[in-house]
Amino acid sequence: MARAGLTADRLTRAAAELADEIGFPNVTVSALARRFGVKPAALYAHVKDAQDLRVRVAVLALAELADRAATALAGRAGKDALVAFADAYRGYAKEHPGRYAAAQIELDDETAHASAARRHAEMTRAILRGYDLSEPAQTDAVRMLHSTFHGFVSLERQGGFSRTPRAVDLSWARTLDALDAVLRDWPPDG
Amino acid sequence: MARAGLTADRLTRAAAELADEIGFPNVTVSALARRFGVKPAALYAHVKDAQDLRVRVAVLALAELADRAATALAGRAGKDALVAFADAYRGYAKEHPGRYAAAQIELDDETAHASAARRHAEMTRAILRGYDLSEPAQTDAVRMLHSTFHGFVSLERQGGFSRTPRAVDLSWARTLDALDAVLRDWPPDG
DNA sequence: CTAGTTTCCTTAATGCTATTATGCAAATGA
DNA sequence: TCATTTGCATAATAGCATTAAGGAAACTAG
Repeated sequence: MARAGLTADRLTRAAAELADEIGFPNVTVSALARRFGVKPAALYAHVKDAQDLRVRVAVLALAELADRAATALAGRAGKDALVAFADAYRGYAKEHPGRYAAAQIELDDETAHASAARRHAEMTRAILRGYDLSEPAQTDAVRMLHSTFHGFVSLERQGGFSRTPRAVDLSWARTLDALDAVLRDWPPDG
Repeated sequence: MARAGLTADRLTRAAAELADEIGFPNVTVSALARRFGVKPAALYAHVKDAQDLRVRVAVLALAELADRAATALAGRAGKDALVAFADAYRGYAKEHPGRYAAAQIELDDETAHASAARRHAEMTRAILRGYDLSEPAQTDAVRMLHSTFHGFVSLERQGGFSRTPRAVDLSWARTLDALDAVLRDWPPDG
């Protein structure tokens, strides 16, 4: 048999593409093997098991998302930075729904530490530099921002907003306006 | 063989308990059958298939969540209502993580219409009556509220906040303060 | 209280998935 | 060119979802 030239990286990238096409939960060892024209057992020489494969896709997605966010953030501050970061986040989730879903799985501390998760936290804090918040308000604001972005994108992706005709893009813009306003006037319990 | 007395309702309730114990994705037809001491095939007389079972758990969870939110909301207005609703939402997710996860699956329009999803939308709008918002701002605000609640609860549940020592309860309180502030002064792009 | 009917669960079978052990063939390198 | 390493296939085990067919329990009628 001619060899398929499998590597962990190629499998991971193909799994990520597959996730965007058929959904992250449907990415199975068998489906990935079919895509390469090999038997499922062949994959086990390159990845430990199905969970290892999922984690690799998650780490890839986190890195890609961090890259995109970093580019969007470059040279911006204040509300510009907030909107650019948020749009990068939402844009990635829309273009790569399977990868985005992968990025949500729980990583053990070791993997998370080695992943781009830290870059995400640093970038979110970088946004807040334009708003002059000190701890612990900064941590609270980071959590709120992350919650709002993730919640909005998740609900949009699973059709949670589709029962109302109002354009989702407009609600997104108003939501970012709201976040900007509340960050400018933090603490918010006036 | 003595009969197990299976019904769709008993299966659904048991599946919900199982979801809270072992996680929603681990609720399988086989695991549920084991819990009742019957063979997996026995369940198919009461539920159509595994997906039907998942949807039933989702509908149950949505109804329970709506009940809890309605109770919390009774007799409150303004920020009191906002906080009570949000705490009910977060409390349910913490007490019933498996049910909460179930409530996030996509329902087809027919099922969603018959479910408590509408009650949720009505209650969120009821909260906003204390803030004097008219359309389309109201829809934008509903979407932002839902996004923030869901995002925060999801991230908290999967450990997304655990790498910072700041107590999550405090960040939650500040986030609700922020939402209250921005609702009082909507539109937020001043 | 017994016979017929319905209901519920079991058995049996198929097909998909994950995973491991074993073997062969291709690539590598001395 | 021969030996070694590496990569994929084959084969086997096991779990899950699902359907078809059979038997026993519960219900119903006379």
